[in-house]
Amino acid sequence: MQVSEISNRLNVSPNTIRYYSRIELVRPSKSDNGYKNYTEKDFRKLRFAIRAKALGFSLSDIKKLIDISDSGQTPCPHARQIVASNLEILGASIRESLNLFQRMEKAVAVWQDMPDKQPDGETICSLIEGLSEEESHVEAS
Amino acid sequence: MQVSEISNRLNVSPNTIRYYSRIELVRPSKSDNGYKNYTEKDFRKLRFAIRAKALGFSLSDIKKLIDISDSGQTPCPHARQIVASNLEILGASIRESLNLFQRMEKAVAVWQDMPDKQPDGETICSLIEGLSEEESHVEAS
DNA sequence: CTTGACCTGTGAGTTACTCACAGGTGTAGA
DNA sequence: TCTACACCTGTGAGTAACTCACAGGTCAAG
Repeated sequence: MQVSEISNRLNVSPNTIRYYSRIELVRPSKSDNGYKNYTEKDFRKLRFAIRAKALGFSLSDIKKLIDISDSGQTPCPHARQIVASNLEILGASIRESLNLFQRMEKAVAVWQDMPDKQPDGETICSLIEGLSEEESHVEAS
Repeated sequence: MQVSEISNRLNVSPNTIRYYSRIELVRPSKSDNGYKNYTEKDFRKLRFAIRAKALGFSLSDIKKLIDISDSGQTPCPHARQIVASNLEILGASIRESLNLFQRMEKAVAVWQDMPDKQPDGETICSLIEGLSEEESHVEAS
């Protein structure tokens, strides 16, 4: 198989498959014209990669999982750890994003009745800098 | 002022200030030894950048805002547009993240009672690939 | 044998920094 | 005056996971 057949079967872009090959998630052999030649085993690894990605695994984690499996061991305990750890990280990042979302919503609301002031040499955008004025003594996160 | 004084006043790392100078958010002059020399005006721009970043503006948006202001116009209408557009994008990304979070939570729960199977040449990690089996006919987003 | 659609690999670009590093500065002591 | 030494500096490169541009190869129709 070559790139496009794999990408069709997995419903991802050919460039994604090329990229996964570039980082050596799989190491297809090359035919005479230099095109990559994927085996069924390569296909299974790539399918695994796409599925793991849908669970939030990074490509470097996925690579490690494949390496463990290639060495004959079970990668499952490692997979459990990664998901558990990623759950915490993702949770924190969602909370941060929600905070940002609220700040942005509040800005839109507050700005509703504010004029678009011309720059005066002191201020670049009065809307943005007006927001920070009262809370400029708050700690940064 | 040089880098460290700015970074102290703004409570960010010196490397951040160096980076913002590198992308020419500000263009400090250089003293004889090659060190960057920031004016009070540069400081105001950098403070603005940090505040705008806290509202979700990208550095390229911030650069545009500064450019508009430098040309004597008010960047406020543009700022309103960007926040409104970013609100939608961020909302979508939060929804996606929440979906992922739920998939991950479900995986942890389902895996609770599953064994760590050894690789058998067909499967790399039975936990991960077991999840996709029943839903492999669902469209990808 | 030529046209043209389509496919290929590779280099470079993306965001917002962080890190490593070689070298410069400035101050305290000898 | 010289020398340590802590600290500061700019710059090059690295990060994640692709995407895009591009020059060239392949294959079927005519």
